[in-house]
Amino acid sequence: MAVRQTPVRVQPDGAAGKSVTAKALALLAAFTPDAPELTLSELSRRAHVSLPTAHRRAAELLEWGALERTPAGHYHIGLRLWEVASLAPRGLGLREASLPFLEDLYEITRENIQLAVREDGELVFVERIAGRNAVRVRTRVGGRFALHATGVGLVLLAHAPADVQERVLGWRLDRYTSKTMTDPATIREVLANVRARGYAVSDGQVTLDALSVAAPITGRTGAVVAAVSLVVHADSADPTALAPVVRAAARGISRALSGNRPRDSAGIGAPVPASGTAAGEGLR
Amino acid sequence: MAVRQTPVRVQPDGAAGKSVTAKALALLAAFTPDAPELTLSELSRRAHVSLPTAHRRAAELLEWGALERTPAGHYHIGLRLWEVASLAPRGLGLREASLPFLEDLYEITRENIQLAVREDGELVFVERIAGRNAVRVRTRVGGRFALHATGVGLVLLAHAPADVQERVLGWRLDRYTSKTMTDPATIREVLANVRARGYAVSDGQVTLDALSVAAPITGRTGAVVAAVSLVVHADSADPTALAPVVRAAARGISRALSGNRPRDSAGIGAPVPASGTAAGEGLR
DNA sequence: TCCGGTCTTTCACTGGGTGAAAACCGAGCT
DNA sequence: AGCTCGGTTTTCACCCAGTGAAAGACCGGA
Repeated sequence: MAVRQTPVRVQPDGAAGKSVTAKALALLAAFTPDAPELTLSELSRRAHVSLPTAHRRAAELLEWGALERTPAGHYHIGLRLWEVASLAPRGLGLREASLPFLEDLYEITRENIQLAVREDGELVFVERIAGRNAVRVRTRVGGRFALHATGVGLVLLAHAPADVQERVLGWRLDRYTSKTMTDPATIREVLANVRARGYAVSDGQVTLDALSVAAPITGRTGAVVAAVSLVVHADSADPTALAPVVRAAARGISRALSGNRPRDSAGIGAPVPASGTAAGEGLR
Repeated sequence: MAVRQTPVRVQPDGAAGKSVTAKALALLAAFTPDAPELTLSELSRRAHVSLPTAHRRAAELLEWGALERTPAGHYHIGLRLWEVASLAPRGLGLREASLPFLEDLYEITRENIQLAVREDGELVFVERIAGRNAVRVRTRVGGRFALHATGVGLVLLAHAPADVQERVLGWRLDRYTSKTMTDPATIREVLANVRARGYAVSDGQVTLDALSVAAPITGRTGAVVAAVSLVVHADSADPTALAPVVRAAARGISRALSGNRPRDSAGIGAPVPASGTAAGEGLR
C-alpha cells in the first residue's frame, strides 16, 4: 500500500482560502469598465479561482441571470443583476429622486451635470448628464474617482467623517494637472472653505479646460449623502455666479429625499461602517 | 449508548437543496421594488434559507459591499453591487448609448420617454424620462412589465423568437383596462402589423389616458435588442404623426450601438438561451 | 419584571465544493 | 490532412466549508 501523500494545500495564490460566496463575488468583481466582457479563463485568472471552479460558479451565476454569455461564449454582467442592483438606495434610488432637478439644471445651463456619492475613500458617479457641446469630461456612471480633485469630490470629502478625511489625506494623492492640489494642508484649508461657503469649486484640477462647481445633498438625517456639480469650460466661467443655481438644485434634491419615506426610518444614508473607526473599515 | 437518530433531512421547504451560491443569490433576489429594505429574518424567510445561514451569507455579502445595513440594522442592496451591475451591456451600456437620443426626443416632445429590453417573457425598463406635466405613467427603471400591453412590449414581442411569442401568447394575459388586448389571435395580427409598419401603438391598454408609440432598436447583428417609446395623453395624440420621430430616434440609437465596438464581436445582444427551445429556458 | 421577537453564537455532522488531470473542441498554421 | 495551441468541459477521489438545531444574548414593549 502506497502511503497517500497528504496534499500540502499551499495557498494556491496570494489571496485564497476564500469561501464559496467570496469566490462567486470575486467572479463578479472581475468585470471592470475596461473589461466588461471576459472569457472563462480570464474570469478564472482575474478572480484568482481555479478554472473548474470558475466554470462551476459561472454556470450558477449564468443560470440565475447574474451573468450572460455572448454568442461568442464570452461572459458579461446580466440584466437580472442590474435589475436587483437598481434597488440600491444610493444608486438608482438617489438618481430617481434627483433626476428632475438635474434636468432643470441642464435645461438652464446646457452644461455637464454630475451626481456622485462617497464610497469609502473614493467617489462613485451615480448620474451624469452630458451636454452635447459642453466640455468633454471622461466620467462614467458607475465609475470611481479620487475625492481630492473634482468639485463633487471636495464636497463629499469636506463632509466626510474625520477619520475618512485623515485617511484620504494621508494617501499619496494623484496629480492630474498642474493645478491639482496634492498637499494635505492646502486641501484641509479648502475643505474648511467648502463647509463655510456651502459649495466647492474645482478649477482645472482634473483637466485644465474644465471647472466644476458642486454642492452638498443632505439625506433624511441631515447628513451629507451625495453631491451635485456643474462642469463648465474653465474660461467663460464665473463660479460665484454658478454657485446659487447648483446649491438650489442640491437643496431641492435634499428636500425630495427627506420627503417621501420609502419604508424605514433610515432610507438613503451612509452605511454603518463595518467596525468602529479607523482600524477595520472593511476591505477594499 | 443511545443510537444516534439519523436526521431525516426533509427538504426544509418547497424548494431547497440549493447550492451555496444559489443561497447567496436567493438573498439578493429577496429584495424587490416593494421591499427594498429587509430585516435578517425577512431575508431568511423570503430566500427560504435558515436563519443562521442567512446571517452568515448576508455577512459575507455585507463585507463585499453587495449589501449594506441601515443604522436601524435593516439590509438593503449596496452601492458596490450597483457599481458592478452598471457594467451590464443591456443595462447601463444600452442606456448610455441611447441617452442623447432620448433627450432629443424629450426636448422635442416634452412627453414621457421609455427604453426597454425583453428579458424572458417580460420587459424590463432600462430608462425613463418623465416629463413634469406629461401623463403619469407608473413605471420604474429596473422594473418589469408584461409584453402584451405597452408599446415597447408589443415591439419587443413582435420581434421575439417564435417560441417566446408562442409561450407568452399561451399565458393568461392580464387585462389592465377595457382596451387591453388579451386574445392571442388579435395580438398575433397586431404583431404582424408592428413588423410591417416598423412601429407599435398601444392606445389606452395600460391606462386609459395614455397612448404610446414605440419603435425597435437593432443591435450589431441586426436583431432587435430594445425598444423606445413615447407616451402621451390618449386624446390630443396622433400616432401616425409621432411615429416618424420615434423611429428616427430608434434608428439613431441602433446606429450608435453598431458603431463603437467596445471589445468583442458580440456587444449588446440577446443572451444565448440556456437550453434550446421551449422546454428548459432556465428558472424564473 | 416578564414576555415575544429578533439577532448572534456554538456545536458536531456531512455533502457540496475542491483542484489535478485528462478529455474535448475548434481555429489557425504548415 | 495533420499538428498545435488556447480555451472549455468533464471526471474523480478527497475533505473542509457550510449546515441546522438549539441555546444564548439582546432589545423594546407591556
